Amino acid sequence: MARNKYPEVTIARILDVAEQLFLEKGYEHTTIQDILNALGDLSKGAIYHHFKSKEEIIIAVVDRLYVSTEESCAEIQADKSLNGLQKIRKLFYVSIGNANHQVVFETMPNFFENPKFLAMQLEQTIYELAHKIIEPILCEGVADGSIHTAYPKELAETVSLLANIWLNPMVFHCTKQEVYNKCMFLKALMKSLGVDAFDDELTDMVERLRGFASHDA
Amino acid sequence: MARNKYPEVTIARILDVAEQLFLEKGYEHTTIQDILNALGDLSKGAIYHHFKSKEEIIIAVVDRLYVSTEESCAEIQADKSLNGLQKIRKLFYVSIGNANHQVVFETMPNFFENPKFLAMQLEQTIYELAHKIIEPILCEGVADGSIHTAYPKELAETVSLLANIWLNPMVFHCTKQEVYNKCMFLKALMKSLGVDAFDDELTDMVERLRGFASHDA
DNA sequence: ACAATACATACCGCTGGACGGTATATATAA
DNA sequence: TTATATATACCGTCCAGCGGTATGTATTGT
Repeated sequence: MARNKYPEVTIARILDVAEQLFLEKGYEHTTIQDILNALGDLSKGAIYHHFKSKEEIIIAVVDRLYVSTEESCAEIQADKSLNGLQKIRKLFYVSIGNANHQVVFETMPNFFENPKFLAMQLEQTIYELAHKIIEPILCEGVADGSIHTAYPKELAETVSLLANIWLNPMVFHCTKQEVYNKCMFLKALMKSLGVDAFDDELTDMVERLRGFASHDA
Repeated sequence: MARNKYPEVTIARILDVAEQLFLEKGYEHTTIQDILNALGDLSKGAIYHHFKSKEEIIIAVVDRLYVSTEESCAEIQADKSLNGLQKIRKLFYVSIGNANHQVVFETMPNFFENPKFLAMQLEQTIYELAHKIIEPILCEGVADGSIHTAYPKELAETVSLLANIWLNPMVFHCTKQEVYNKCMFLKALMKSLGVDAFDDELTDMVERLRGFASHDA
């Protein structure tokens, strides 16, 4: 094989394979050769034609992983029929829903053995999610009266950190019961900080994930 | 030079040099050769006699970094003259105090370029600090009536995460004003979650770090 | 036609780590 | 005390494998 008419396909294949290997073995313990072997029919030159470095590959992988999330976030943010609080609710709804039928999360034994991924996730959480998505929504909620806080920035960072890292089973493994407890704690925390995000619908969903149906205290 | 009578000295030298280099250039970008050069008079074999791998060096470095912290934590935990809430206060006092005359923190440009360190810090925060130190203290506080929460475990993890990672200038660079805002937010958060940790003394200290003196709302 | 692209191949400097050897310290016994 | 045995603290060297590069070649678009 020499030249391909559709290089995007090749790029996508490289990213697919790299993603799987990075998640399986960790970024540090995955070699370029591993990627080549898994691809089967490509050469080193091919990879280094499309990516300047190994680091650039993981950046592309992570970017791709977050594209769908960012899109749905942007969609919610732009929805003019919702006030600030309702947007936060919807974000939680999507987020908690996703978290539990995560496909990847079975393949990865421990995120702490993949420090690069963890660091990038943490960075994204604060500088992309918190500052660019959550904080504006919180400010909107303060303006429209649906949310009450004197610290929108700090609250945005805290909520993002808790929801995206602490509650993330890929980072901190936990049982259904533990996830449930975390959610209930988060519900109380949010409410006491002026964001009544967990309405009945969202609470019901959390209960259902736990395996129960009703919503008692 | 052949055999040294006091190998602890050699080990300490290796860890000193490694710590500085890891913090300066990051774990991944520090080579064994860098460590050897900085030491000047040791060989690769010497290092691999004391440590099985490069990874084992950083583990030892981090362990050593946390020894003093753990000791002071254990001391506070064992102090029978304090109730649960008072112990939490004291921990905050020490923690926030330390955070600001951190020597290392100037040398390190960005913790995100040192993913290994970051991951280890995060792991320590949850599994050592939160579970082994904070949670027992919170439970103690609940028992003696000085703290009110239905979720000691989740609260412990959250507080530890916020204080040790989010508030840590080595992880998230911020101005004095931003640190101040974070502290004030944390004060409100803790209080609304049943832990009135920031008394006047602690609040004063935070104000002082900001460069102010009085304690107004 | 020919320039640009998409690869393949061969190679490089360096890395973490393995290994065999040696000098010194320490415990034991004579 | 001294002799012996063994454990420890290092040194010097070597190597497979790593990320990355330079260059060659086939295919495509214009």
